[in-house]
Amino acid sequence: MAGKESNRLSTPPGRITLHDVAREAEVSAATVSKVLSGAKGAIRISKQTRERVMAVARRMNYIPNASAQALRRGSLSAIGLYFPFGLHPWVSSAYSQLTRHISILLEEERHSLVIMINPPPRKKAEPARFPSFLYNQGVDGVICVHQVPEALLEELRQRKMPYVLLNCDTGYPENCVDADERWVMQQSLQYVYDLGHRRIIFAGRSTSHPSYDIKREVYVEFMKRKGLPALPDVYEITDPLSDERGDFGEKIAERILRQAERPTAIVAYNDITALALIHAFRDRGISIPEEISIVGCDDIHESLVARPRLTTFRFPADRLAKAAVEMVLKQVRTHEPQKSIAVKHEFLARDSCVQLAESRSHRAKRPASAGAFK
Amino acid sequence: MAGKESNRLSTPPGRITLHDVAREAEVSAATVSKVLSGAKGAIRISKQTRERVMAVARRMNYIPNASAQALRRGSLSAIGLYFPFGLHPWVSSAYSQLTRHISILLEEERHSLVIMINPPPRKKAEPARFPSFLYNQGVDGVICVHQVPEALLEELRQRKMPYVLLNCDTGYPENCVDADERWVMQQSLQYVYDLGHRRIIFAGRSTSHPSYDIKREVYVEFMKRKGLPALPDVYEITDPLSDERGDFGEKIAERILRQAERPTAIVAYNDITALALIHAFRDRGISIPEEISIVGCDDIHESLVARPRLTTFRFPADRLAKAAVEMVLKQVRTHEPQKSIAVKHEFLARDSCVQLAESRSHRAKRPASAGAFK
DNA sequence: CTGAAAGCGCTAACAG
DNA sequence: CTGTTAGCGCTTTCAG
Repeated sequence: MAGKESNRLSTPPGRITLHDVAREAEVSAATVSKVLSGAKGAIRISKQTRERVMAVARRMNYIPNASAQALRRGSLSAIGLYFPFGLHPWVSSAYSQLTRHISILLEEERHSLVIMINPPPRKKAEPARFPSFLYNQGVDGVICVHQVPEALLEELRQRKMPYVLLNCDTGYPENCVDADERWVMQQSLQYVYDLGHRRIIFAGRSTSHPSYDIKREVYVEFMKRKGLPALPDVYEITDPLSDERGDFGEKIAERILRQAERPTAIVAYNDITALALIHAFRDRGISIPEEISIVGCDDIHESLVARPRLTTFRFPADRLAKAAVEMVLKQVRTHEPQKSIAVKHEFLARDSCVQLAESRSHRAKRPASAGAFK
Repeated sequence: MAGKESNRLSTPPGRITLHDVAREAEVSAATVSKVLSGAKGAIRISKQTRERVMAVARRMNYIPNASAQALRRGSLSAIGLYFPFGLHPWVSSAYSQLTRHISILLEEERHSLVIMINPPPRKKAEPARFPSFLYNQGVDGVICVHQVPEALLEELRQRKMPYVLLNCDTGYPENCVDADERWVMQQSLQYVYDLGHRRIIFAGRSTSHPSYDIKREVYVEFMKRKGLPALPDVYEITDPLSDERGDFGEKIAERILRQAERPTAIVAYNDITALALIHAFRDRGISIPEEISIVGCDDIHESLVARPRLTTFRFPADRLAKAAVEMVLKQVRTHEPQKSIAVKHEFLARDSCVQLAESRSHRAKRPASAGAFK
């Protein structure tokens, strides 16, 4: 109705362009361009005109048009960050840290960050829909987080789109940046082993993420190497429904307690599992860490708030982000695949593990008669 | 070295353009354009050529160049999502949900989502740096989350950039989408009141977010209205260091226990506070909910895993996202400010609150002699 | 040191 | 129904 809009969709009418600045500063558009975005050393513009142009541009509140620049330069200076659709809420903390770091690093490289969360399938059996960037060339490269459908990877490769797989644990030798899951699991096991624990169990929900299988594998290897039993019946619990009821901690705890001999140490798949187990054991009158030591992984915020404060490993979001950003930008520049990188967690010794003292292990063999209660 | 690169920065050499498709399909570029992106009803292209063009485009793996489209159309079809720099980790869960919903909704509107996390100040006293979108016109509108610097708001307005303030609780009558903090606080208080509780306390870290003050205010009003004491000394604890030590729960718990008369119900500022308090009380031998009922807010994942399961309110990320996306797109279309909207949380009755029974309130007045211990 | 000119890839009048 | 034409705003030779 009350519109003096032109046929252009929604461009604000009085947008200032390069030419407006040029006219005002009484130079040509080319000069303005050189002043404003010419390579630092290579521009041959007199100090005098440069300063005049800059002053005028600032005064007129000039903002270059990103699309025009991108069209001309052949590069958008934008990187996509791809997330699969159905991420578990408890990984979101790690991934928002990752996103924050990536965003800040890209900003420093004068790139923007386009978030692409895979849309949910509209109907069952519909071929997976991918984010539309694939269909309109809107980014220079993509960082794919957590898990990436084979079909998408196929597309990326076919389109020669630079990409990095971040925390996907695929094991591919190229273009991957991962936390070193083998290392962190190995460290966790060695830590409780050195504390004197021998009945050690690996506990967690099985997830569809490869890190779960990697950790399980390291656990089995470790126990075999030390000549200890691997307690194979306990370490895998899969029940999506219990997520909604919030009782998967109880489920795992019960399966652990059903063992003939109770373990003295638990290496949990992640902090959420560890915390849920601490709650569940406490409800059952089992004190942590006195009776069972627990190690978590990733250091979510609650791990510091819970009691006992959870011994765990810090998720190296900062270094993962740095490596991923460098890798994708390198690829954008060179169009050559990059060698995969693994980044180590950082150990945080807190209160959920104790030395397995001689006295305690003896006491455990005595009949339960020391206490005041039945 | 081994480069047959042109002077363009990083454009993949053999990119397929509209003209390639046109040549191959033996039509003009305009026709291809109309077929591929013409408004559904308004295109006058014979079914025959349309199908031929589409087939060729698919076969050649044609992807339109987003920058060229944007330049021509005058709109990038991108929305920015702005986050301030120093967000507390525990809000990140709520905000990653928000981001996920916003991303999916925008995808449906064929818009992309550019994330802009304010970079940290490089030096003290440096004038705030804002994300570069402001300086290159890279988005059609911005959704600002949590908190927005006055100077940025100024810029946005001056540049006539459509914007929405999401969960900033500024109280502005226009362009805001917020959770209804007054409502959720009122509901929490009324809930424990109806359960018979009279000694009710509001506990939380004070934060720089306005929602804290809003909640405190509602608390004071509520207590005054009911003729109850507002326990003013307890509800505000500020100590950034205790975040790092993870002991702010203990701090608040101790201040609560220092009261002459212990409260029977706590309305916590958020779930993290509530959970930290539950842990701290338990360490001090106070059972929850039997001795103290607690209500949280926002329903983070751990609230369901902790014991007792926390009674709380679900953060309405989905509806907030929907409202914000609609509001910003409406503004992009009309360039007219929109009326602010408040969205309600959803109550989740779980196990952390109990009816204050007559018997219990009597027992509390008797000398502590019923138990078996000192 | 500065300006004229060409054109990135696409879309939307307009003419046929 | 289809093609021709004219730019969107910017950068980059290339001449002067």
